[in-house]
Formats: sequence, C-alpha cells, structure tokens
Amino acid sequence: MAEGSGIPGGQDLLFLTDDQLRNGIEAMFFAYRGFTADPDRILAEKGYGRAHHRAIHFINRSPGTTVNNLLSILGVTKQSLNRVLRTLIEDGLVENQIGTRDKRERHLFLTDAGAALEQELSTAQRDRMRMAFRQAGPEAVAGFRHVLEAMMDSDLRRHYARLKVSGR
Amino acid sequence: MAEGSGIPGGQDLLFLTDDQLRNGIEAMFFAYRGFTADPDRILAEKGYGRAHHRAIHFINRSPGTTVNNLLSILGVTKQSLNRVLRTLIEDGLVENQIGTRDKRERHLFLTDAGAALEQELSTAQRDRMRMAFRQAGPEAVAGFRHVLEAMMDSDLRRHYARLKVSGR
DNA sequence: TTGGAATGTCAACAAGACTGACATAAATTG
DNA sequence: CAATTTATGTCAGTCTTGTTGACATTCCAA
Repeated sequence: MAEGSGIPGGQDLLFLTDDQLRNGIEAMFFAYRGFTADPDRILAEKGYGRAHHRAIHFINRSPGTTVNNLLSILGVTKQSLNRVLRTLIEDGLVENQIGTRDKRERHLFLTDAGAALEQELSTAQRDRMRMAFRQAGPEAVAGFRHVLEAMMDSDLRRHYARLKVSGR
Repeated sequence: MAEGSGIPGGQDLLFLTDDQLRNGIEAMFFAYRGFTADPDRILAEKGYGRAHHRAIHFINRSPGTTVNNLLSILGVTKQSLNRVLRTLIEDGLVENQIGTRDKRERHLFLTDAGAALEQELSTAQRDRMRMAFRQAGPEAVAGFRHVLEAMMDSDLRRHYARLKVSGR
C-alpha cells in the first residue's frame, strides 16, 4: 500500500489535499516576512522602504534600464515609481541619463553610493537565503524554485526567466 | 567528477553561489506577487485589502482566538489591526465575544458571511497553489516547504508549526 | 504636418503601516 | 484591600506606497 488514499488516479495525490495547500499558503506568508525582515531593518535606518529596495535591486540587475521596463517588472504605476526614483536621484544613489536615440527615455544607473547600498541590502538578504538553502539542501532548493516558478503569473515568469539567464 | 567546482569541502556547494541565491530571491519576489494576485482581485471588488484577508484567514484557522494572539501572528500594531477588525465587525463578517474566564479578552469568530468570504478567498488562493504543486510534483513540494521553513524567523516558525499541527 | 503613443511630472487622495497618549476594565500581586 | 499589570480600544498625527487625473514633452508614423 504505497497509496495514501482510496481515491483512484494511479498516483499518490495526498500532497494536493486542502490541508497541504493551506499549509503551503501559510508557509509562503510566514517565510516572506523573514525574507524581507533583514533588508527592511537596514532600509528603515536610512529612511527608505521596500519600494526603494525593489528599484535599486532591478536597476542593479539591468543597468541602463528604462523607466518603462522597470514599471512592467515592478507592476506599479509610473507615478508611484517616479516618487521613489526622484528621492533616489536626489540622494545621489541613482543616475538618470536621457536616451540618445530616443530622448523621451531615461536610462537608470546606480551611482557608487547606490551600488554600495545595493550591496549591503543584497548581502543581508542572501545571507538568510544561504542559510535556508544550506539547511534544506540542493534537492529541496530545486523543488523550492520549481514550485515558485509555477506560482508566478506568466508575464512575471518571463521577466524572471530573462533575469535568470542574464545572471550567469 | 560529480563535483561542480574545484573548491574543497567534500560536497557540491554550487547551489549556494551568489547567482543561485539571487535567483532564489527573485523567485520569491515574483512568486509572492502571483500568490496574492487572486485574493487581491476579489478583495478589491469588495473594498477590502490584504490586511482584511490576513485577519480573516487566521480567525478562520483559530476560531475564538484573542486580539493579542492575532497581533503576534500578524506582527502589526494593535492600532493597525483594530482598524481592520472594526470594519470587519461593522460589516458583520467577524464577531467579538467577551471572554468568560477572562473578561478582558475578546474572542474572535467569523460569522456565516465572514466564513463565506474566507472560503471564496482561500479557494482562489488554493487553486493557484494546487496548480503549482501539481506541476512541480510531491518531491518539489517537500523541498519548497523545507526551504520556506528555514527562511522564517524563529518566532514565526513557532506560529507556523502550531498551525500545521492543528490543521490535521 | 498633424495626431497618437510613449514618457515623465505635478497634485490630490486612500490604504495601511507606524508612534504616542490615554481610557477602561479585569486580573494579579503585595 | 490597594496598587500594579494586562488586555483591549480609541484618538490624533505621521509616513510609505499605492492609486487617478491632468498635463507637458518628445517621438514616430500616416
């Protein structure tokens, strides 16, 4: 009796019970809090919030990206992103270069100070991720990634996949 | 040559490179958006937000829970939670019973209407989780959960573990 | 060349988090 | 019993981050 239930299907579907699914939902909720906790602390000290972190992260990942590209990754309105970018530019963490080919576009880059903050934030976040990965082991990490990818909306999965390739 | 790098250590630690960790970070970011997208749509229609969803979810999970217990699970201030609870009580989704043993405590329950909304929200969220779980398979799901548990802060892990046991 | 699309800015507003101060009632402790 | 602590609720004010709406500029294509 390898099967866990009497329901037909030829394979064990016990991992799809409502209990298991709700358990996964609660795991996501609690884990995301841990995921953001360390950067949040650093950001709060400097008077920034998660929105600033997100902008800094993705500008670092794609230097010279345009505002529009950032908008589609972050999924917020341009007005909301603009407020965040303005403070980062004023504070000298982000640089804003008017496009040469298309002068409507603004290309975004981190300054040295911006790169330093990015480093500080991502180090903190990676440290936690590293601990979790090490504790869980490589097979678990593969499963973790597989489930998360399947959970994304398809347009975001495209962004994710593009970044994944460009990272190596 | 099963090893992926020349770094000594007796095991393959390639899954702990900065690239892999950053990849995990971005996976969390994009997946969490998918995770909340469906409930967010339903909530917006009814004039509620994620804060209401969280309260409803955990009241449903632990009927009769006190305000204080909810506070420590949600990690917000009582003023913030109170605003949400007040609207839910006014709208007849949550009921507030003064404790019999300790009359200072308020025990929280979902009304029938509250339970109906909870059902609608959790069904939507479970549907997505089910699709992701099914696509990834049982081993991946175990890994997913393992990594997420390792990522939680210890106090939240305690809450998570208690709910996990009580769910079965 | 003119109209539409893309981009960015300003202003106003709302949700939901926060702090601080204070009130009330009940339980606990000395 | 008096004093203190605990649990809860409320008022007021602030901050971040999201939203719409209106509008200016720039580019491109019909």
